[in-house]
Amino acid sequence: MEIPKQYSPKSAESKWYSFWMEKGYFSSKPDNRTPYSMVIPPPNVTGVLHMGHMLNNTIQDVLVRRARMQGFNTCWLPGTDHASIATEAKVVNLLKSKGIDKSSLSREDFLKHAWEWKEKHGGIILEQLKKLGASCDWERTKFTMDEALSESVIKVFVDLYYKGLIYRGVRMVNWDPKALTALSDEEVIHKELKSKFYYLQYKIEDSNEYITIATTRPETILGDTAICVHPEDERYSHLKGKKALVPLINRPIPFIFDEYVDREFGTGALKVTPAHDINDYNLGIKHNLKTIDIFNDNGTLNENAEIYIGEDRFVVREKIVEELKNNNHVVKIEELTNNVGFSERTDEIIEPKLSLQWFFKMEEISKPALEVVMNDTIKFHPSKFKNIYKHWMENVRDWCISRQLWWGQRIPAYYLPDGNYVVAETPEKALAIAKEKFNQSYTTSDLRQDEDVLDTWFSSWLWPISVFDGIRNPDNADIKYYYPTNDLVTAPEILFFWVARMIMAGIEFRKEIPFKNVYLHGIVRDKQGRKMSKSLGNSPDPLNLIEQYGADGVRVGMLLSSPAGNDLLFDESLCEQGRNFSNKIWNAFRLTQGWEIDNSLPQPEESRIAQEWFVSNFNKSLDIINEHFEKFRIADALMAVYKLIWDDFCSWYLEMIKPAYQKPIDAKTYEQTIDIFIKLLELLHPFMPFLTEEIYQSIKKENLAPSIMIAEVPKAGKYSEKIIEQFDFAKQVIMSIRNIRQEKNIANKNQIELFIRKNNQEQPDTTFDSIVEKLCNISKLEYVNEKATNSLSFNVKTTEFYIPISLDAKIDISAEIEKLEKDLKYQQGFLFAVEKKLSNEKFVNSAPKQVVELELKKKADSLAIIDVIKKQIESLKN
RNA sequence: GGGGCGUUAGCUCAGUUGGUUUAGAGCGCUUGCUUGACAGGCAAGAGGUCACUGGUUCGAUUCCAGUACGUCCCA
Repeated sequence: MEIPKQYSPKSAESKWYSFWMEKGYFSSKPDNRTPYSMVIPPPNVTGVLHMGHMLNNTIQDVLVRRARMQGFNTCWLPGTDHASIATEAKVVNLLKSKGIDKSSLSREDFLKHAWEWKEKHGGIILEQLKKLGASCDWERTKFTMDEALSESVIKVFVDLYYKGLIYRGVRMVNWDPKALTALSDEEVIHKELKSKFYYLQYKIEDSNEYITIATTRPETILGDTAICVHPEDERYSHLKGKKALVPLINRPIPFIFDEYVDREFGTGALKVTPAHDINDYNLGIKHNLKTIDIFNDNGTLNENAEIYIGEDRFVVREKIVEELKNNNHVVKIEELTNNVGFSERTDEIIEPKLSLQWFFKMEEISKPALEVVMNDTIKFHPSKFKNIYKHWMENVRDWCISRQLWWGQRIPAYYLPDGNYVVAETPEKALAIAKEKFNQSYTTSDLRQDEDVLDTWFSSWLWPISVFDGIRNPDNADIKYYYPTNDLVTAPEILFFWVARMIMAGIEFRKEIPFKNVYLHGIVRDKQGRKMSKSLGNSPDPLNLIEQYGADGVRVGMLLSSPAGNDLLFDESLCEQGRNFSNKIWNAFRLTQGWEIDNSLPQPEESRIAQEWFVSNFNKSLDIINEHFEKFRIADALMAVYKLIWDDFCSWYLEMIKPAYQKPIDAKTYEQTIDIFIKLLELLHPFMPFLTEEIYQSIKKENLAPSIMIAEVPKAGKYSEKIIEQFDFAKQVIMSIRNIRQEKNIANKNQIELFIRKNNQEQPDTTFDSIVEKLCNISKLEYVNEKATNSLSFNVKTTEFYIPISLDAKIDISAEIEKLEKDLKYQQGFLFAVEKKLSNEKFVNSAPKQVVELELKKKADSLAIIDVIKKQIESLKN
């Protein structure tokens, strides 16, 4: 017997992953089977595997492997997205370290570097996923900037433009002065900051009066174009028609009156800087104010500011406060906690900035996307996210899709010398349109393409379609077969800017939803509930975890405590639990492999019953597990399998059928046990692919599939509820005996006798007697009519059990009585509650018949048990 | 400030459309075990007025309202 005591995952994992790859089990081609398809949420091409990916991809792999074993033609399509901001930042930094400045490069040269970087470092994450066991169809790996996908993006842009859904407009955008690009609202992270609230006084023109305003951004006073007060605020009503002078530069600005102002906040007077605050911008439009933009793109001040030209906004803040102080403009400075927006990518403080951007109208396109979720055409798991989705979709704002970057799909808008522009898929088409529409004499050199690229999400939103080339070739075999996909597994964080938009794209471009189920899992946090992050250093390295606990162990660890939609507080001990589970199964395998099989032996009674019970129990569990899967309760499904294997199979079944030490096992029991084992492995395979394959391949049996991953998942069969109930009774008997052995210090190797007394004219049910005898090491089991003397006793329901002890030992009668009285008290309390219900006429009259009957049965059972206990106490007292 | 979600055992969570023996699991904890597959193990055990207050109902952990606390999103 050379099977080691401990399962070592390392060699098994690489061996079986390459085996699966060689056999091509992961790849899929359209055929006449029903498809099961799923697209990976494309990780960032710059990314490395983190715990969030582990969770996300483990869940997907479980779903895919199960679907494959159910006989579907499964395609799990992997890939990465180009992540314009993150990747461009990475390449810029890399070049900087080599002494090359981005601004010194042409667009083409820069992109050459970027592609070089991508080819070299991009997609590491996909290699890492293989370590996890991910059964992706790697031959179909896609990247959002592949030619086909880029062309799709451009095609869609042009299409939407001509449908009137894309427009160019001046808007207040979230400007990242470091990355020099606009960000979407979703890329801005708001953090609470301790700031200062400056009370500044402005002189009223042609008067000695002053008005005090409060601001957190004193440097922006240089862009002020009005002061706003509440129309009913009597403190300021006399200022109507007057002007205030901006401190230091003495620019006169009007007073405006608007209910927008909160009279209680600050001084009730608000400086209005339309170019640098979204609310002020709206006020500016309403009151027809001038807009003075005082910032350059990099956050320094420009000529419009009149002073501090060329200096950084935060340096200016310090300086201007000093100067204002010196000129007696500062009344006071308070502490204030406010929310400040930061760039998700660069952590730079966002500057609200007016700029010319491309926008995508959301109002119409979002309506059907809301509807299909609300009416469950697309199901969210858990469904609570429907509310959040609804709220967002009903308040959706236009999507700013341009980014001031080079890495990405360049906007297909071509400007003409006269300021007009045309939108077209290629410069040639653009020229043709320009000629026809504006001037026949235009040539290619008159066209200047927009410098900006499209938001990465404008690629990702097409992902379930574009990976099958369904935009360019809407009738190709792949898209027709695989679309719509079945399930999408992702995090609620990107519900809006990815999931919602994919739904919109699906309906807009395929007239069909992109997926049927959306499984939303939580964020992986550390034990203290903090988000895992590089800066905190609280994230374990997933590959390291796999090294330590095995991929199967880590997968189980991730899944065990991650019910859908809840954040998971990750703890390495979960992986340890997963590893221990691997080992448990491994040792069960070891046990079966150690047996010598004797073909001449008949099957013992206890093995026959054990097998009968287990098959019923298995089928019942299978029903439960299937239901968990249907409802996407993956953690519950795993736990049910875990208990079925560990508790029911290892702790009960194997103990029941195990031959005595160095005794052979009969062939029938052996065969049945191996069959059960194989079914359990098949059931477990989606969760623990490597271990199950390793054992499956080691089992010597004819007609097994060449790999467990293409075996058929067990189908639920009929089961007998009766034998399960009979076992539950026997289980209570066995556990009670074990308890008594432990309490009374009776070693397991010492045989005992067991006398059983039935009450209430019940007939003995001897089905599990042989098993009780075996598991409790009983020398004699006998049904009796009288209570046995000098015995330890316990009850299961109304049946009394007696274990005689040797004459010289003494029974502690008072302890026995005490134990019985405790039981009695519980039963009486229970009975009281039942009787209370039954004595309520309204209950008896209005509750459903079965409920009342159940209560009556409860009462009868309880009375019978109480009767037995009372008699026992009496006889002990005598 | 507006909205979403949540509060069940020491911890993390189930509780299937209000009745299933006065609530379940995993981990942790306590006690005892060289029990010839497994100490990464075996066995037994303790542990909860289901956040609080009202309401609906014959009956509420489950439905409704309010309060408190936590958490997330938006402004």
